[in-house]
Amino acid sequence: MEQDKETPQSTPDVHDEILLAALKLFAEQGFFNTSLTDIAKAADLPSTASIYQHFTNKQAIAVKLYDSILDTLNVSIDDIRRRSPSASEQLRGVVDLLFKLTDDAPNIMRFLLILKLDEFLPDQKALTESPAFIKILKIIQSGIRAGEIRSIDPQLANTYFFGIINNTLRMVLNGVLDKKADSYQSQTWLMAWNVIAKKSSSF
Amino acid sequence: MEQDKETPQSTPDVHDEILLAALKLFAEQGFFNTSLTDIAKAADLPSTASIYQHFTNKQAIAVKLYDSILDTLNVSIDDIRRRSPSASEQLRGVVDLLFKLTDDAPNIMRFLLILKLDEFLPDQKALTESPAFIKILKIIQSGIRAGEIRSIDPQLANTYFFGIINNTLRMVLNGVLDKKADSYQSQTWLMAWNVIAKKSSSF
DNA sequence: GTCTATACGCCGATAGAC
DNA sequence: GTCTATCGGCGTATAGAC
Repeated sequence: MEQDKETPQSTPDVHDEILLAALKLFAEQGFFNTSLTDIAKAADLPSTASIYQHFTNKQAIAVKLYDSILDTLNVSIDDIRRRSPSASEQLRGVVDLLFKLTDDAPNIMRFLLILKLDEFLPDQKALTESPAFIKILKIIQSGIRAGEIRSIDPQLANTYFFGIINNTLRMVLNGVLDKKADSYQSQTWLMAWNVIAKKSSSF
Repeated sequence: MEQDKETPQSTPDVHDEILLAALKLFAEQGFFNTSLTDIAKAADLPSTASIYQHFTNKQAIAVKLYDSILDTLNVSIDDIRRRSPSASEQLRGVVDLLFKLTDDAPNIMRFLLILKLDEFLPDQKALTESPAFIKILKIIQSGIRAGEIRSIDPQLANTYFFGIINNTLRMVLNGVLDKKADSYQSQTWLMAWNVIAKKSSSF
């Protein structure tokens, strides 16, 4: 935490190389199938010892990844909420973001949607308790109050809506759906939104 | 395979005790957090050596679990297809089954829905390639041909429908939805069906 | 065929040379 | 502060007594 903050881009930042390599390997093979040796190799380090200059242990790498991803997500969601007035537009913004991430940074989405996080991060708060996810629930609640979304348990609306969205992205990530996420976006958004919208936007 | 088949209930079947203990532990803690020592303890065996009289290694336990579960599922689905004529009734039967399993055998559903199977069963065929899941896709295809289900990519209809169903069950299994699966069933069925049905069954 | 006792490898983690 | 070389432990798997 007290390392030099004044050379942000001069060093290619070994710290970040490790995180990037770990993200890739965790996403592709899982946490337990990835050894520190694998990470060191992928990050072009001579040995595992170098890793310990940046992280206290293997778990700490995963924790840092988890926190960074949730942080970024949280910031993006703040942004979306600021930009758009209605719940439908805000949800639409979130969906936009998730589909973009699936095409542009699939390993981040694999980390979020496919990995069983509590298996290797037992002390971390669950996804559903993170600020980002709480804010999404709040969007849904405000949509219900505003009459945009039907009056059902917000948690259930959330489950239905992201059941469709996330499952679609999962199928893209594992190749069962074989086109880019982008090509399914508009149709999937419509389906998911109509499930929770008060008046079906028809089609 | 050539062990005595004539005493099916006289022995409490150590084989099955091991499978049951392993299912529970895998579902609760994950495959990699479960040691053979854990399984031996949970199955009331004196040590890990006893396990090797029934399974060649730890993976083989998981493979056997996977196969049994998919086999049972496959048989149940054959049954459902035989009983009901229409795609909607058949899908309804499948949903019935999944909700019942979630309440009555949550560890089986955790195994199917929550565990990242390919992380510890890399040589097994994916869920989506199993007979049971292929049959579900066939139900959807026949529903499209019969005009019950809208004309979209069957794989996509499948993704949407079970996105809602499975995510609801996941939320029940992890406690985010705090009632029994049963209490969400009729509403969830309606939501999922309306997403793929040709004419909205209204409400 | 049942269990004790143990071997062995892998991997996370560190000591210590430079 | 960087890397080589190594430790220690856990967990899978087995040898061999009974």
